Amino acid sequence: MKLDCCKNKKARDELKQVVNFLKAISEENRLKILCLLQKQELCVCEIWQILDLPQNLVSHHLKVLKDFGLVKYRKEGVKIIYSLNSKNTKKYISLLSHFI
Amino acid sequence: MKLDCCKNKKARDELKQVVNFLKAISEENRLKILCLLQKQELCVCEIWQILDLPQNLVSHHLKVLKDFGLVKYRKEGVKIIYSLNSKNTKKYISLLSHFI
DNA sequence: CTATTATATCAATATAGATTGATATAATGT
DNA sequence: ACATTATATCAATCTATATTGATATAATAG
Repeated sequence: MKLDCCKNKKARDELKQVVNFLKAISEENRLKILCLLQKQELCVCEIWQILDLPQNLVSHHLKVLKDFGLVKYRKEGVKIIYSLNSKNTKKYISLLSHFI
Repeated sequence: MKLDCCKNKKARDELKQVVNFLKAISEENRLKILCLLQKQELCVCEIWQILDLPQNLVSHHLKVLKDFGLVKYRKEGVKIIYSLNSKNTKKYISLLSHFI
């Protein structure tokens, strides 16, 4: 299925969605986080220790990923365990492949 | 094949490549250009007229895509005809899918 | 209740990247 | 040679976003 990316409204909206998805993942630290979570779920303090980044920075990047539905999380005591929302990442990759 | 994105050097380099690819395509106008070129080759003046953008802006975005090997071009008189380099786009999409 | 650990949020700053305006280059037609 | 058309480049500005530092919240242990 090829999309008429410029003329029809539905395709234009989808293109914008894809752009936002791409903006969310086109950042080195965020892509690393997603890559880590692909293999295992992790709490925030594990992520920032592995990536050697400030805690608040990782927290911020996780928020971006979370707001976009690319990661899920659950509480476990004080810890927040993050995991990949692979259903959504697959959805966006598939949508992307219609455009390029 | 799953990549160890943070520890091994080859995977880290590939992740950076993927990030640069994503930065190149995560811009609305550039993604539109790629989408247009998916269907047909076009000269610059056709692209800026279709997208209703200033000529120099389109030229600039094409340069980004060109530098990254995502589009090819050939001369035809005064006109420069651009087309999609689908070999490379496929390569990067495939590489991306290893990371997320 | 207090201290500690884990996480999130906010404001300030720094940086990257998109857009604009002006100008340069190059091919073609008269 | 001159005018026109198509494209590219450059510097300036504007805008979005990453990063940092300080602080808030929330759970748990003592």
